[in-house]
Amino acid sequence: MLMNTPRSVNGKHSRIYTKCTTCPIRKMALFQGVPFYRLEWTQRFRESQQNVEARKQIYLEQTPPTHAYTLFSGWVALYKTLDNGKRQILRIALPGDMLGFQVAGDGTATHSAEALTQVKLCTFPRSTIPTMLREQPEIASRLVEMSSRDMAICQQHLVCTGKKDARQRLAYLLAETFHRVRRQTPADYDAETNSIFFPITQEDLGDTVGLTNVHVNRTLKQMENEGILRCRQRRLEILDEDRLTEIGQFDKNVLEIHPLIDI
Amino acid sequence: MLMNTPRSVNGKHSRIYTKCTTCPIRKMALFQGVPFYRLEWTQRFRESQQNVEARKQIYLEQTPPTHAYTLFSGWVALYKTLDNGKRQILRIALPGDMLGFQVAGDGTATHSAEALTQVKLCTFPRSTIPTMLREQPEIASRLVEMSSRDMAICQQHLVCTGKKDARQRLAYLLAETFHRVRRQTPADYDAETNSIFFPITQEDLGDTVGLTNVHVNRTLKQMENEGILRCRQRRLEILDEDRLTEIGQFDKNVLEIHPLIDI
DNA sequence: CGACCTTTTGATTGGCGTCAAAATCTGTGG
DNA sequence: CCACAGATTTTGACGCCAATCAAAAGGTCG
Repeated sequence: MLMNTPRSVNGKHSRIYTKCTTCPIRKMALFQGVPFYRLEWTQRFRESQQNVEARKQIYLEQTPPTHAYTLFSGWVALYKTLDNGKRQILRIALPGDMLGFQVAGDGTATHSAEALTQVKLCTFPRSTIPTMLREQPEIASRLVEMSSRDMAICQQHLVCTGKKDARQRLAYLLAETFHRVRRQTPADYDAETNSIFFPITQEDLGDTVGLTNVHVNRTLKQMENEGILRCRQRRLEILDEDRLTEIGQFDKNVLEIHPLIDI
Repeated sequence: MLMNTPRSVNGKHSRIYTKCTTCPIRKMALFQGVPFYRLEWTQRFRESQQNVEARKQIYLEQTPPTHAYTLFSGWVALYKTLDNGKRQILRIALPGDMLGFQVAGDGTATHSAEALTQVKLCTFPRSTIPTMLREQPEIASRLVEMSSRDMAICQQHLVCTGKKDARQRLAYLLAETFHRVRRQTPADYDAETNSIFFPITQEDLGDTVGLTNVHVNRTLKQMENEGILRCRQRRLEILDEDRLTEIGQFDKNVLEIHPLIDI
């Protein structure tokens, strides 16, 4: 179920972030951006809570996932690996997000999931999903709503990698992530310095927006020199949010969930 | 509702494909790849059927769509426009696909839709969606299933633009589109020559995979010279399907719908 | 302290974009 | 039915953004 396999791309990822995040239980109570009812329903079917260490795999593409998850605390990267060993991160899951729902036609996972930090997951068997949907129609609607939001994120990233240059892509990703963290895990946001907990390497950033770690570094440095942001030591500080939003053409509205039904 | 606005990027699109496709009514009866029940349920709420000429807009991003659609015949491009005037095609909708379900938090469309050919749409008011979901729980499940498939397509394209070179991206897109057409509109597939009706310009291909039309042309030419495919005059002929599949790392399994529930 | 990541910087290369123009195709109007 | 206008495809020359290769510097954990 829970893999201890290190990331298959290369063997450089064994670090554990021990002093990572605050107490996940307390953080649960702090979810302000994410309406609590969206998390609540998953718990009635949940099997157990599970801890995963940083840089461990939660599930792997090509294998049938037996469980689905709600992320309670920590960051998770959902990614696909290519033949040439490169990987593309599809989505960075934050607390409150769901994972493990999506499978291919043959029931295997379409992507892998790796814990970027120490992580707490709410686990429930995939076999209970049909029951949940049958017994609680609202659950289906919420599932549709949330997957619609995830779809919107995916599409925005497609636009980024397809049509934007390095600077714009990173600006977008940082603005988006900043916004999501501020909403979903306010404990990780410091209003004083307008900064967030940001436990992601520049290589991971590159794997998200389709750049190499080298070019990510150069581009970040440039924006730092321009006084737009500061990104070091697991913290992202936004000094000029308007500028960042403009460069990345970030629109927080597309991340909002529209009540009732989308596709 | 139905815009006659030409595509806003440039004014070069006014062509109408009069001799396009076969009779849409007959094609409906030929849907073999798309289980008929997936189309059937939409009809009980449908308002009317609607024809749209090639290169006309069906709905525009930033405006609230009043209707959702099922595509009966023809091809539709769903795309987003950037500030600099470039556009990214998010998805090429084929007969049997749904459009107009996805909206942002404020109820406006997150993307625009343009008819690539003459198109027939099944129209129904978005206001009926909640009713449909309430009265028929299976509809919600199917909606989830189909949007999951669309999500998978979007993710594959993200991987393409993020991590693959021009040759691989195009190989993937062509393999995917070929597969979808053969399944969903068998009337447009000619087993004799292993070719499909392919009413999309090289510029549109570029807007889909994140390349310029010039580079699309060069790359296609190269693959033609290698005897992998032939792409001209609104027809795509695959001469070496194995090779194309391998280059693009195309996996038809991810396009399959998994019954019950995905994300 | 020492091993291993991660970040940072430099030099070089190459894939793809840009600009431009010719060739070909397609639908329309005379 | 032909001719023209506009769109699309094709080809060439050139430039640049980002990849690649390489290595040093800085962080972090055992």
